[in-house]
Amino acid sequence: MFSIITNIHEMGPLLGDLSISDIVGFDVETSGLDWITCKLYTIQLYLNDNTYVVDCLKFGPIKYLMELLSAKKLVGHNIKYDTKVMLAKTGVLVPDVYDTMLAEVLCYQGIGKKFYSLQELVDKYCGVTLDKEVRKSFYELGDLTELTQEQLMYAAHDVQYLHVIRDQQIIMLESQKQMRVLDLEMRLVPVVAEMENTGILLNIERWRELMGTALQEAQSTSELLKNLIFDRINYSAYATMFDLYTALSIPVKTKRDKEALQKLPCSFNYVAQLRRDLNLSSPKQLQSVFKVLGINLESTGEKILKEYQGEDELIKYLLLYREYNKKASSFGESFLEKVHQVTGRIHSEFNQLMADTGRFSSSNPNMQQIVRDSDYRHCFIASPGYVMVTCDYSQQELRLAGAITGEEKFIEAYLNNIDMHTLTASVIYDVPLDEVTREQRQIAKGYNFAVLYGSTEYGLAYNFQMPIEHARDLLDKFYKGYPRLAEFKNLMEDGIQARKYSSTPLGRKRFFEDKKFFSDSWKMNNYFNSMRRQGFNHLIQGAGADITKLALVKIHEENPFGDGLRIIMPVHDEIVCEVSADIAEKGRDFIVKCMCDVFQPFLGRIPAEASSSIELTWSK
DNA sequence: CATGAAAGCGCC
DNA sequence: AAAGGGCGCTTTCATG
Repeated sequence: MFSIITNIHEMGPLLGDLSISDIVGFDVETSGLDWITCKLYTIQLYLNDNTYVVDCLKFGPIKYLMELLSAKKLVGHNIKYDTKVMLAKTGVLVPDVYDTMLAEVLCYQGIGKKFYSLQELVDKYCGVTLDKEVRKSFYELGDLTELTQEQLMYAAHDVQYLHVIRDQQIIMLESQKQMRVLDLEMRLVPVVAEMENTGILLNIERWRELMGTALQEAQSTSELLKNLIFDRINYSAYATMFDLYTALSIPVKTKRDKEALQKLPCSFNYVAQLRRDLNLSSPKQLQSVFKVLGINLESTGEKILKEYQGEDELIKYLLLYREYNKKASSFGESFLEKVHQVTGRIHSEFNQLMADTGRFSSSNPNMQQIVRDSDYRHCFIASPGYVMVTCDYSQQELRLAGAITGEEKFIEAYLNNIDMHTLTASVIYDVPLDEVTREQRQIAKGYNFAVLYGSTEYGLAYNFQMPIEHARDLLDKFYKGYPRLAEFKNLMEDGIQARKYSSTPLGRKRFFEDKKFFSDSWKMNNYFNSMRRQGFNHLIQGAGADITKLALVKIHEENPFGDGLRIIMPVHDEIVCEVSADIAEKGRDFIVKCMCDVFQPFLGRIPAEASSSIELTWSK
């Protein structure tokens, strides 16, 4: 049965169905994708085999309806969006949802797509082809004041298949032993919805200042660089200016320009135009510049440039230019455009399952890659009356590595407050703890991470600029010094290679393509080695993601402070919240306790630890 | 002119 | 042959 609801008196049948149904298919149609400014057209519900379309242009008590629905499990496709719309329009955050889009990603994490459309899933699970043409009419015709019968009928289609899709997905996820992960991800949806809706406040004036400085520094460094370059070119080595343009890989766009340049003899006198045309952001041109100056670079990446730093002072300024230019472009005007016109806040997107490891990704803007420079981070400020509470796990992944592998030396170190990087240094350099030098500790820190990432001796030699024999020797000592870790890592990787998936302690899976045929043996080796690296890394990184997500859910669900505590964002092993200033310490203690409480069960004897700060701004 | 890949680099 | 895991953003460059 299909019915349209335009006023409260038409709700009778719906109320009847609600009294006997716990699970409701749910979808909304709006005028656009911005959940804050969009107009809500319809709410579609599917329950007890009946479809209801609420015409929100006519129906008044939407908040009342949402309160009724808050007692149910709402099933939707990308339901984070619908959740945000309802939160923004009614203030009601539906607490219990199931998202068919996210669940599908979980089923095929690593080998599947990042997004599945509803059409795809309806086709796959129900064998039905959905027509999506009418949907466009909702947001392509501008501001609608009345909905046509066709539009209302269309809106009804989407919600009818959600139950079936969910049932099938649950069968799959049960067989994969991912039910705890499914539960976690679904409980996380309202948390993320609320977080995105909350957004974060930016100190725009200060940001503008930093922007200006970066722009200026980029400009002056660019001039300096060009001086250095064009003072040193041997102009007599080229017949015409065109030859020099070619040598520098500077594109000459038009035929006219080309002919003009070919007529000009090569000379410093004509350098003005050349200066303007040289693009320091072009790797291709830069590489040619160095070649002309007598330095052959494999690439112009930072790693290579640092290798050649001693050979030319140009490189020092180029690296500086890159730094300033990065700040000016990525953290300049474009960032300010992300400030929402209506709320005045930045509402980044946080995607729960974009990363194959289960980590969050962030975009529009990416809050997880803001420069770790206090000047910039201090631009993100707490709302009036609030303080910013920044909490991060101390060595989340290293602790997990110790606990998961059961490496006794890790455990002892954490129990006795011994710095892990110093310990590793003492292990690989075979010196007592109190004789470890700063350099040794620095290298050891790299080794600790390198092992989690599955680095080879080649990679280590390359990254630390040391002979391969040395790198191999240190790696040998690492594994000899941490025998349990070495043994367990190998064992886990064998299992991953055999099963073609890896699993975190919570049960989160990352699947790998099951290739059986290879054209040659190095391709086969590459495939297996890569799978072992990614798989072991998933085990650790994914476990870290599980824990941060568990903490977010716990903070949200057990929050005793109401609007006095708002989650702002996760940054992998860090959680940033706004807390009402009068309960700052209590709020901080609560957050830290939640974080440690969810971490400890995964750590055995290793203690969970999180550090925190209370400031008016984001800090680190 | 549009689109997508690659380079480079920011973060954990 | 490549040479440490996971991302997103900006710019350049090649292709259609």
